[in-house]
Amino acid sequence: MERENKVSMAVIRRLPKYYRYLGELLDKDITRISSHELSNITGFTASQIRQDLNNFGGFGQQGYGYNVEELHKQLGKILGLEKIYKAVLVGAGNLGQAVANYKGFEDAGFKLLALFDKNPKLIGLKIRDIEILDVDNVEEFISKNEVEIGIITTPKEHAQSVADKFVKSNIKGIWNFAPTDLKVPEDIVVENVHLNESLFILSYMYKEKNEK
Amino acid sequence: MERENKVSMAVIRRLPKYYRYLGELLDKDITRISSHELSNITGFTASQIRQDLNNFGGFGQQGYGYNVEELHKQLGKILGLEKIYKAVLVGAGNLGQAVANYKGFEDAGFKLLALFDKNPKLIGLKIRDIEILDVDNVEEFISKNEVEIGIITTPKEHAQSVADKFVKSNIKGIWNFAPTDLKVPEDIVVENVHLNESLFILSYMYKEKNEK
DNA sequence: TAGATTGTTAATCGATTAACAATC
DNA sequence: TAGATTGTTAATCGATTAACAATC
Repeated sequence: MERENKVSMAVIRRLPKYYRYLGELLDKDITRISSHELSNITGFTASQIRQDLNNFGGFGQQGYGYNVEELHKQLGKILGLEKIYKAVLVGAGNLGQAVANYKGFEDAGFKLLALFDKNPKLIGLKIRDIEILDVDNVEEFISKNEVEIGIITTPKEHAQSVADKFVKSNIKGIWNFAPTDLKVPEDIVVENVHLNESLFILSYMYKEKNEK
Repeated sequence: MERENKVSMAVIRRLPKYYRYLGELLDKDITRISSHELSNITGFTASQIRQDLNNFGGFGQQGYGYNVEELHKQLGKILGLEKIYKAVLVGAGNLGQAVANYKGFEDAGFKLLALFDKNPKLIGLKIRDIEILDVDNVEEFISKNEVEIGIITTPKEHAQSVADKFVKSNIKGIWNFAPTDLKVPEDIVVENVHLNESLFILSYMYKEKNEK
């Protein structure tokens, strides 16, 4: 019930970039940074950076700037990176296996418990010690293990039915790689990775720059 | 030199979605559609759809709506999907192989000519009949074959140096999967697929919905 | 203290939505 | 013709940028 005034999605989508650059500064043992310096690094304006950060609190200090370590930590908290999310993946083909091998899961606090597929040739195999199970058992597995996040790397024909299973078994967040817009209840969050759209946009931009 | 007034990126990023839904309508043998019906399907407002399309010309007809086949074709043209782009990929690990297997290349008119890696265990293997070659030869290959698009699926440490090689050998578009912002001359277009940022955003949204 | 830089309000810019005349 | 729906202008909304007082 304690709704705060909502932060716009435009701001949210910049946070991971701030977090990433601050991590890099941290690695270089840089301890403080001004919004102006951050502007040079990230390409966002200093004004925008200050506005963005102030949606979440005053992390800086007048005359000094921002403490890199502190700001990095705070952004990690805001992004929810300290919490461990239990996840499963459905669709253990090429893309699914690549995603399962993805090293970035740890950084975001995601723990992949199992993969699922319907192909008998895949069932029983392991990717990084994570077993591929029969998709018929996915709902049971999710409920039993209190899985919170579902990843969809199936062909688009099966994506919606997988999403439906996720919703039924009480998953609250979906990372969707299938080139379709899932229909889910509004309390479920969906983050799409639409490779086809990304490629179309590259095609457009290429043409725009080179054929005018 | 014939610069038109530039269409905003916000519009461009909606085009692939229009294109996709129109393709689905086409499959269902639906021949005409109004901006209002398209609004129901896509979730964008009818007004926005008409505004978006009118950046590129008047494809509709008063009192009738839009011809699905015609609009689909026009959007394909706008997105540059009819042109064949020659592409290479550097970084033939898990992600690289998954991307090489990606079926969406054909739809966007991309032809993947070769993969490159520095790992001797990978060099010589084939993915979908496409050979993995030694990355030392990538510049020569690009020049010789007049490759236009480069795909980066290396770890982030190597991404910039691969991009530099691409630029040197005259590639004009880069599809970048490495979690870093590439520095390239401004006539080169870069489209990023930043999985880490996507995952962070999912984490944020999940937390926002479930821990308030 | 003087200089630097934030936090925040105000101004501007751009994108979305509404409205409606044109017209099929 | 009457009804429907576009193309387009005008109004609104939201996001970005500028400015500056507060303050470390």
